[in-house]
Amino acid sequence: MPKIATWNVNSIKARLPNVLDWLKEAEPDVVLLQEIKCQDEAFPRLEIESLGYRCAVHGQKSYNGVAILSKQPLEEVSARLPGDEADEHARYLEATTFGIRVGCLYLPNGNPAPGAKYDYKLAWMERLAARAEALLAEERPVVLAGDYNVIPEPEDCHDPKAWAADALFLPQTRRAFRRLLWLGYTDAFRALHGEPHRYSFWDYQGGAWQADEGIRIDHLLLSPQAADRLLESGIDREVRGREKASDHVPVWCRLA
DNA sequence: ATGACTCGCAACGCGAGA
Repeated sequence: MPKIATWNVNSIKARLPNVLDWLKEAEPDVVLLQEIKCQDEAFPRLEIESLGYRCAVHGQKSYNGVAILSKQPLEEVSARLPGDEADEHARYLEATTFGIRVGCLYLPNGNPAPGAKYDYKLAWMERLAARAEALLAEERPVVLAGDYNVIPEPEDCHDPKAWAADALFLPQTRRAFRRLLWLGYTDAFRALHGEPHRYSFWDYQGGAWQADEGIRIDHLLLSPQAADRLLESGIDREVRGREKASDHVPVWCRLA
């Protein structure tokens, strides 16, 4: 019954004590990390391996960077999202573990919109949809999880009007996210939790955490073969209140 | 309200994040 989590840590170096504490408490079997913000050789492999995890790392200096941790071997490890050979951002990493194909993704923010950054976001989402569709054809359990930088619905934020013109909430962004759902993927958190205003990110600024003014932008999307096995899901909200917290918290699911 | 974030980098402020 593997527990699979995703967490944008906003620098693995700055977050290492928090990450190690949470790994010990939450005991996830598979962890997808985003924004590690370091090159492969700087990843704190030894500290994480000492807790029983294997690591696959696709790093980049200063920005982006993704990694997959697993208590079982990581096979068929593959970095980069197909569809644009010129894209140098380290935002995508896939591996097979626990018999599940997992994709760890850090979807571009896209602000300001409109503009080149928003165009990049939408193009990236097109590439992700193509990859997601190709994975469905394999008819095996797939978990595509990470920081999607998409607020799927108005109830996934505190004040929809404040987000109306933002790249995370524009109609085109939400349409591109819904396309993944229409392909046949299931939002693991939303499938089991109907309640509004459950967030995975709170800005560092303006007392957003204290006021609970957050957004839900970190998601685990499950292929039908994975969704059939969905037992529980959750958001480890309390992690946000800790010393030197990331602005994102872990989101997780457990599969039978 | 003389306030109001946190990273990495190589600054000795800036860009990026969301």
